[in-house]
Amino acid sequence: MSDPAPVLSDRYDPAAVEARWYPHWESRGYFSADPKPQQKPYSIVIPPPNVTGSLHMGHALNNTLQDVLIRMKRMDGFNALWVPGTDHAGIATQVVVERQLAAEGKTKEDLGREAFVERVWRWKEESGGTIIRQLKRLGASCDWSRERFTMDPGLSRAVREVFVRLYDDGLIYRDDYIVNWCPRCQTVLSDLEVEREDRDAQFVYIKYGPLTLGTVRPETKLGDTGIAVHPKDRRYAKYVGQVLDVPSVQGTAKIKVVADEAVDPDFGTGVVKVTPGHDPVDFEIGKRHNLPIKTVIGFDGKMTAEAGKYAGLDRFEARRRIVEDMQALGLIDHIEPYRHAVGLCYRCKTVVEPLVSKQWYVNVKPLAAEAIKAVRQGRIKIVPRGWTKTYDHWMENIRPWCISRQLWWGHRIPAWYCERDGSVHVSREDLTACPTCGGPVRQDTDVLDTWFSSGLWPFSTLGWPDDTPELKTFYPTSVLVTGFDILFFWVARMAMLGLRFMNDVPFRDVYIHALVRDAEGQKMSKSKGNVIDPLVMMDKYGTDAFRFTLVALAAQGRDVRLAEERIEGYRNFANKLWNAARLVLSNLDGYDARQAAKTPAGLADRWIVSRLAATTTEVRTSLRRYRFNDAASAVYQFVWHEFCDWYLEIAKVALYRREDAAARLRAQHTLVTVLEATLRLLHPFMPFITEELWQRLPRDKRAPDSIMVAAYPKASRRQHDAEAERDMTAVMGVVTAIRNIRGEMHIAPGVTLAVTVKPGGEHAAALRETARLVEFLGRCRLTVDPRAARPPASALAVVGASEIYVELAGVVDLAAERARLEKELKRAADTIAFLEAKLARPEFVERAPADIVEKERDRLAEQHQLQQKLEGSLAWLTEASR
RNA sequence: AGGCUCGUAGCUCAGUGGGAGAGCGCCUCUCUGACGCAGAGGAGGUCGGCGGUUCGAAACCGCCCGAGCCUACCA
Repeated sequence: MSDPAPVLSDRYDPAAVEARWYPHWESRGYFSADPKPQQKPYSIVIPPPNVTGSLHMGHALNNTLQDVLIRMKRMDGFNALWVPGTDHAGIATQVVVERQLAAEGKTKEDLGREAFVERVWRWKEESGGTIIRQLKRLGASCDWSRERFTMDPGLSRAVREVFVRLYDDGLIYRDDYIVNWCPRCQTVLSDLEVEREDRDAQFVYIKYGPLTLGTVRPETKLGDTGIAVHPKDRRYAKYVGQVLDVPSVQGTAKIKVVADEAVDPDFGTGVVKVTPGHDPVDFEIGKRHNLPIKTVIGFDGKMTAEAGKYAGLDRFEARRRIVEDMQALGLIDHIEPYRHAVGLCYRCKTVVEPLVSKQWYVNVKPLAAEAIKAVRQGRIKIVPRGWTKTYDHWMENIRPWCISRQLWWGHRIPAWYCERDGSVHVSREDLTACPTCGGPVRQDTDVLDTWFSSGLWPFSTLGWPDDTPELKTFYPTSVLVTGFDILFFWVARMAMLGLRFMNDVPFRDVYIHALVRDAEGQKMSKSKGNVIDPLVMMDKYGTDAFRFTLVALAAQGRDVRLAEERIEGYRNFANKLWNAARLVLSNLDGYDARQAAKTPAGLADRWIVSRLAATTTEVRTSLRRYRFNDAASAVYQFVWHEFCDWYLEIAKVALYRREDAAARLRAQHTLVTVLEATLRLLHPFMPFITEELWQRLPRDKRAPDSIMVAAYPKASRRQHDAEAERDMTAVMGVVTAIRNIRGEMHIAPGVTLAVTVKPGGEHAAALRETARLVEFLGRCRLTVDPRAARPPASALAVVGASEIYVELAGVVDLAAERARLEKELKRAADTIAFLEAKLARPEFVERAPADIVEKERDRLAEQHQLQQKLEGSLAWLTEASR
């Protein structure tokens, strides 16, 4: 065991504590889990962060929630495995290294492919540890001995295996198709990688021979190979099938008119130019009508030789020039301002150019069908439920997945082309010669979409394609915790590929959490300058406070709005816990656990034990339902407002009065046992401070070496004590009433009041037992007497059936008491009026459930009683002040 | 265009059919022997609007207003 600091300071200092415990846990091997058939497994795979990235708020939230779950389950006796790792993040990483090269005045082509890839690996080695260190800083209890990287040899083997099998099954194919091309990144993008943004543009109405049509992309006019109208559009029916002579900037072109359902007759003029080479819709129309493809914009975003005199011009410059030229020729009817969605590269925000090229695709339709079924049958449970709809909708409308990328960093596509006979060979092993003719081969130059490898993550990290004990034990994983932004990119792909290759779902639950935003609800981004750096927050307020904040704000279906004041609030909470423990620890002299256990438990002891049991149940239930914020607030409420506000204050009475040794022992015992269990309950949320304090508490010799491997609290029925809860509620009510009178009457806290309680029925015993407590907590001398008469010049409070008289003679003027009573009386009268009106309506009495009606009647009776007592008091006061 | 989510105390948010809640902030008091990163007390809300279902609606349904997100080939 590491040595805790010798003395507890009066403020919790997170830095020293955090530095101490993580290495301890790690060196003891508490994070690692091995397949053990006799123990129930619980497993999570981490959503792998970008290997060269650093921790942001999204990671912090995501990993805190996972750590809460895995720590709780580990303590609860499960064989808990959390597999960590990182993702090679194709484009993102390549772009970073390209930028580094640019700073040196070089390009990746200068280096050549091999040297460039080597350079990326070097950068990965250099910066790859950052995010891992940061996760450790956060307290993440991952099994680091199982850390994986998507380009590890084992995972790369899984990638090839999947590729080959899908290819053999005819689900991977190569096709000429129109794709999203980023002219800056020089690669194709999947549909998901294209972002939409509304932009202002010109809607140019061009004369096409006898027709006029509108377009936002006049530069693609040079690639037009058709004109389309709706088949039912009477206005243009006569042109369908004709070949029109269309005068244009490059002389007159012959263009065929076709009829196609894709045309909306109500939009613009109802006539559309068809450019199959540069528009996805036009591409489909072209296919249906056998229109030729004419490519006038190249992969570099510049006009091609096909564009004649515009060749070499940037596509946007060409647009301006062509409009000018057409205007000069009188070919433009008019121009309207227009706002429409433009496709942008998700990485560099360059306007995506639709282009026709040959790419690799996965036909995911049949895989999606299985993935839909798995959710529908409940084999995968999505939490919160609402996301199921989004998942279904996307899966049902899924399109072929373009998986080739024109990058150098990633898994190279395992396909070889024979230079002699042109045959294509997909292979698990690298090929050096054509398997059919023995001729020379060259490998496809493209790499795979990064999500192709991360889609295998839940089983590739556990050793697939080998049949490992890890897979047998930990697959399917128990839960996947992730943000909704990668539901399609990642979750959906894992579901499809897991079902295909493991014949089982990759995870039983998917918990989808929200995005972290700033206090104004804005998405955090560097350009807005509103990012809150998790590392700065951890330094400033402590990791535990930071984690607790994230958990407390993680309500289902809500964005997490993070304001620094919240973290500060939970920093105070950590400090509160620290000081509570300080109080307990500094009053343990003479404590003997075995002796103490024999002393009788008082009302307050039974009460706090009962409350702890209720809190334990609530935390467990909330975590099971992924209601993280409910779990956090239950434990917060208990620690601060029950344990600290009440029990600690009560315990002081016994602690400081040494003459009653048994009472003191009992208080010590309750303090130690309740605090100890509370620390365990809190540990998954606040791992560091709980360990530090737990280590200092006296405990059994057989107890484990660390709180993180101690048992998670379970509430037993024995601990639940309804009677104690009821009686303590009455006692606390009396104390609060006395304090309330003191506050409202502005009586100095130092003044000891004379108080008489006339207890109502069942509270008499409890109030007598706790009389000394009430005196201490209410700063008063207390008389409990069922036949008490009201003392002269006293204030009255009513708690349930009990009456409380606070003597005011010489302490306060009676007018203030009259004002206070009148306020109370009005409140009672309002409630009575409301309840009487409710009970007066026959519909309510007849149709509402009997117990509800009963409850309202009881309430009314209670209020009537209160009213009577208050009125009596007021009359008495008037009499007394004469 | 379609879909989804959200409008509750000054701020951030819990609360899915029976007495309007929490944290922070605010006001008053307290230099009490765990903690001023504290303690005690208090003020503050026609639950976005309108209509409907119901004995009963912050909650369920419809419409409207406002904020946001996702999906989409209206050139």
